[in-house]
Amino acid sequence: MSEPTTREQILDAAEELVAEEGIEGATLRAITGRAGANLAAVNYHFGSKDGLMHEVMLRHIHPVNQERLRRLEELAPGATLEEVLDAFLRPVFEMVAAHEGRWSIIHRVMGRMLADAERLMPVFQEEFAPLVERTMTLLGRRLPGLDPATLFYRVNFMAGGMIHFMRVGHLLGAMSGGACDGTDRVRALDEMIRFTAAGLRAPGGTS
Amino acid sequence: MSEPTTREQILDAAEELVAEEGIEGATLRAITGRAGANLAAVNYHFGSKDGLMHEVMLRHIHPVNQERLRRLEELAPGATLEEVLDAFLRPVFEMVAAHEGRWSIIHRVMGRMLADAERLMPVFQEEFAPLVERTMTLLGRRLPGLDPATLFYRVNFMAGGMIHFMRVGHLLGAMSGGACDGTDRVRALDEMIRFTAAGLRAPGGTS
DNA sequence: GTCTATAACGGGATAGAC
DNA sequence: GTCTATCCCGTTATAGAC
Repeated sequence: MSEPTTREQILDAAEELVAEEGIEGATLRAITGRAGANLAAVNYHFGSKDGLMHEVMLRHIHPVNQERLRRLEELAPGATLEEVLDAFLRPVFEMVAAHEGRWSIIHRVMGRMLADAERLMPVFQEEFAPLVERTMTLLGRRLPGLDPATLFYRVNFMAGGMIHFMRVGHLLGAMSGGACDGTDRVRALDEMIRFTAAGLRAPGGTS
Repeated sequence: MSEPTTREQILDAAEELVAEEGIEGATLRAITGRAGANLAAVNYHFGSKDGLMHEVMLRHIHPVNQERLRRLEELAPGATLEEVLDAFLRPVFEMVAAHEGRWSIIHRVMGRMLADAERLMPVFQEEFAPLVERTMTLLGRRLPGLDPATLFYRVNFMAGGMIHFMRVGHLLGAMSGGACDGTDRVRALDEMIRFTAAGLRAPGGTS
């Protein structure tokens, strides 16, 4: 076991402080203080506070995406459309359910990331592109004759629905006046698979 | 015509600077400088920079939501599900198409707003709740027997898909390797209505 | 109540010496 | 890689003019 590097100590301290105080409360001075590093070290290693938060987020998102890819690869050739969607969606819901504290980090940081589009493409390329491509292929096989562009739109709508639910799902109870329980992740996953599967199966515009 | 108030001048200057430089570039010192107002006036009138950006956003979102409500009210009783979705979605797409610069303001500020949930509920209540309630009613009539909670989930998925598309739609071309043109708003609206209508028509979990 | 003027504080970012 | 010094930013507080 080698000594933890300054970079790693900063990442650990940042994660703890974000969990404890939120992103705003996790100041660079507090993070570097806890990590025993110099204030400027954050800029040296991560470019900016946003860059640091970006890395903190990836440390959590990466294993989830690995699990999603693993489940997609393990699907039987005859798996249904719903089973593909389950493999794509369930690991996210499970992670949220199992690590509520952790998730609050991710959705806070992800909110920041989505807020500026320039930062989005690199993350998409390095972290989501293989997952999306594999999902597109598996879905396309189960939707013969569907225009690939149409499928891409629809996968985007699906992803948007999921991301938005992860962000505001906990407010659904208040928004619906109690008609809907956003914290019931089992129900939500079931609803999302049903809704999305039907949307994906809609006939294409020219077919 | 009365003189523009300091409050209005600050709003106008903020909007211009956000469009020119982005939110980060639009510093309070630059905004108040252009508006001919004092730095502390922002805090006096809007509470904070976030409060100011919030107002800037509402000035653009409000008329769009009014138009959506107007179209929903003007629908014939026999209007189809697709026509309801069109009334709900099209004004957003039209606004984006007509005022690309303006939209960049909205999506920048909205990204910030969605990033922290505490600020979301008041905005939802004052600006979106009537629209969502009216839409829910009109959709529910065309989906007899569907559990209201299920409908609420589905409307949330639809809204998420739309919001996400508005944010990252312009990157769809790059993300899809050219298979999909995210700037073709006409196509996108058509795709979204088709996808969402099919998802909404999916049978409920218990029916 | 509306607004200006000014100062102070903690925050992120950066340049340059080491 | 590390550290210091410095800069501009948002925020807050104060006093006072209109």
